[in-house]
Amino acid sequence: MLKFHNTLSRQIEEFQPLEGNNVRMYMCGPTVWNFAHIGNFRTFIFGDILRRYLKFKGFELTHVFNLTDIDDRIIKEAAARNINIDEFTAPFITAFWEDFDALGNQRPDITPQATHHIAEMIEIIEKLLANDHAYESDGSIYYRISVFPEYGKLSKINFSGNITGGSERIDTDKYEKEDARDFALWKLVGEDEQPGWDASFGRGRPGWHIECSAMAMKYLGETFDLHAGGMDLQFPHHENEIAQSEGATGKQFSKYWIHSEFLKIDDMTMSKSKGNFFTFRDLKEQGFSPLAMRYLLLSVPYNKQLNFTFEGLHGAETTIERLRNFRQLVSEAKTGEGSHPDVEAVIARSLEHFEAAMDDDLNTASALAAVHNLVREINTVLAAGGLLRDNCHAVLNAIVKFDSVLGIFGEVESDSLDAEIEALVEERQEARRQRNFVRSDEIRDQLAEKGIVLEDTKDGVRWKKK
RNA sequence: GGCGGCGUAGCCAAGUGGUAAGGCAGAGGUCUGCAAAACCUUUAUUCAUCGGUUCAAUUCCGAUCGCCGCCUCCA
Repeated sequence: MLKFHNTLSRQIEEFQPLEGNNVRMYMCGPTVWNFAHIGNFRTFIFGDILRRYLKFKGFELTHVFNLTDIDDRIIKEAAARNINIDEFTAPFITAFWEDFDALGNQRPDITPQATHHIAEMIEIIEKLLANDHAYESDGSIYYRISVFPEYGKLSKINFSGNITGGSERIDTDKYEKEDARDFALWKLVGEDEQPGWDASFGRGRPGWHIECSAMAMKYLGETFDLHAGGMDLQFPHHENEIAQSEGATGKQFSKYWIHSEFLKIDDMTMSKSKGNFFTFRDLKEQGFSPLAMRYLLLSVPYNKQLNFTFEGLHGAETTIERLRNFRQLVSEAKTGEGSHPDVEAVIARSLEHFEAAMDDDLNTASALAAVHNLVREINTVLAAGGLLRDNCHAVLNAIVKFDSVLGIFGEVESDSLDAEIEALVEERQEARRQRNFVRSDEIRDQLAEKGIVLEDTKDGVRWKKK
């Protein structure tokens, strides 16, 4: 039974789709104003795990993942370069998907961009204006929080307790708002100013929050199952999405909300303002493999802060190597016919442990323990030469199952398993041959003194006594 | 000030009211024969501190200390 922590209720809840076996899920993607850093990717990998596990559980999934390709930073950077925002964001969008793919993520089903959905946003704003949930002030349109009493139900935020009491936001805002909490749906833009779009309520550009409401409802309907994103989006972004969407439709927006925790570096939040961030590209240039990064980022459950260290990344590198070797050893094993019930039991136990861990609010740390336990126990059987043919197949099938959720063994498709494994074995053997050459001349010299000569062959090293 | 989270071996980290998963690093070992590589074994009488509840607490309650986050653009 699959259970998630639902931010709305702050409780672990059994997951039950709204409609039969179909799951509709929305996740907030990146703002494409720069290369995404690994903190961003922690969240996106979490989204990928969520996606894969829902499929693992047999749900039919529609997964929407947006790209925010318009916001103040983008406009500013584009203006500074004297290009339009599409020209500015295009290379970052390309780069984002390259990184996303390299980290072993499956592409979501629909990946809308904000600037392609302006009409849908305008439509929602018109509805909000019509039913009094929004108002115009100095040409911009604001959301009227006072008519949405449920405001705050997601983040449980208490406005009276704010440090500033909101006064800072009023003072720094050049527009007149009825209430300090009210937020912009549509920002006034001058006639010849770019980017801007014409709407019945005036020329302007969308506020940040309206984008996600528009794209989510367009592709998933007014009510859908699951909305995911990073912790930091809980307030105000997600709170505002709820206000806009439910204010416009009068229906519940998303049934479940899931938020992933931050990645820290040296116990500090990784952020661009602190300058302590690494992009995927930074780490790749340092020689770390994407798979190791993926492993590290998913090895801590999504709802716990993860402290990034290079020691951890090196460890992850070693670990995924061990997993790869394991698969190779199993697929190469010279086996007798048949199946050993004890081994069957080991595999069954591991699969059971894995699924129970993932069912329990996607506890990837515990799920990985299930994988490692299988590896260790089967390795022991292998070392004793006792792995029978049917057991080999069962182990390989278990790996495919694990990997359909985790994606850390590398790409394997179950229907083309044999070919994949064959290719992989070939590749691994080649790598092993390369490594088996004795590199140290010093050792060769020492051995030569003892009358031993080493000879490199295509299978590794042979030795001869003179 | 309001709200929330965390503190488990050198490091990362799971977990439960009945006495501690897993990974990395370290140590030992196996593979005829140096080094690699691979594999195996091993590593916390103890879960920040102090009280309380209980037959029994790392797990529940309270206090203390330390760390982090949100409340402002941020995955």
